[in-house]
Amino acid sequence: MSIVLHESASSKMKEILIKELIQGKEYATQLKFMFENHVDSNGSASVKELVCNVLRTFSQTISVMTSSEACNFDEVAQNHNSGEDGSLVAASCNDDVKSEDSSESKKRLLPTTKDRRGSYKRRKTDETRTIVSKTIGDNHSWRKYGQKEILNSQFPRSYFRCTRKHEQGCKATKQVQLIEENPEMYQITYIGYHTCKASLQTPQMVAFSAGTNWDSFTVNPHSKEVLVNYDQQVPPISSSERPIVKQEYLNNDDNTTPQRSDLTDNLLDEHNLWSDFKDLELPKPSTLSFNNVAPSDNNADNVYSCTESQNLEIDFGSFSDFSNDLVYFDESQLL
DNA sequence: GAAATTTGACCAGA
DNA sequence: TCTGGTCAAATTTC
Repeated sequence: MSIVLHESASSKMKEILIKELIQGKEYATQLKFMFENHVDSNGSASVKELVCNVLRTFSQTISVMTSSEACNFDEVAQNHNSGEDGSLVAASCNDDVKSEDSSESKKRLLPTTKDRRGSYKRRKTDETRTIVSKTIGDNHSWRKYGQKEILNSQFPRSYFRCTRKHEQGCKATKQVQLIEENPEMYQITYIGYHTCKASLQTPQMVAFSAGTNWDSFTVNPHSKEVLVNYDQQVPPISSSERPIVKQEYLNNDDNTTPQRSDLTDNLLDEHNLWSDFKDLELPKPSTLSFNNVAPSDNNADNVYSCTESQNLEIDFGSFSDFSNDLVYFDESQLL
């Protein structure tokens, strides 16, 4: 894995990163001391706080380093300067996927009269992550429930919910919209996490890390946006396919073959698993890793990172070895 | 006929 | 007041 800072990265930026790492080390040292001496947290930072600080420090530093393309170092530097606690970017230490309001279930109890239509609460606190992809397919089955013209946007936005929303109460939704600047790409925003049973299956994890060709994969730690660029093996979506999804992608429940036989789509599904990766509720931390299989010939753009890196790293453990190009994904821990 | 999609209506939040 | 997210009746597809 190559992690290369942009050439224009200022020495100030490096200094900030170093400070951040040093701070993380200090937090870890405090933790070690507390564990070794069985120190209670009264009067000082709690264990949880320290753990959060450590995780935040490392994940933010890693995020910045791995997003050399998407990240504006000057902006980061400014954020750092203006940050109250001196951290790179204010990161949530809440273990929250804040519980979604119960408006949906409430609505179900209400009489289904016309006046109740549109009665809902906006999702303000749900975890969201945005990817940019050439396809909208992923490993979940979605049902479209709406489409809207968006102000100042050339393309409408489509709304999807998990098909298991009603049978299993799954709250996952996603929004899909073509990008104006690049109408071959979809911006897909996932909101909430799959709680349905099928989402716990991870049959294609290995393929994700071992066989896919990636051109670049960057993450902007501020916008939580992941940019996925596929290599030339994936043909662009024809314009006739663009206007919104008209079929529901069936999940490969019961280990059956995915309904879509198109190899391209299958490849893309592997890519998009990434976005749903962290939907999985893992029983224990796992070693997360990625394989840069694309020939990294001339540049340092082959950078892999995570959606919401600060959370993902918490969920999946840490990278075992950043010095190697190959890092292995221990799938067994997920099953 | 069942399931999926479309589309206008409705409402909460900014 | 406007915009965006959701609902649900109508329509389309299988």
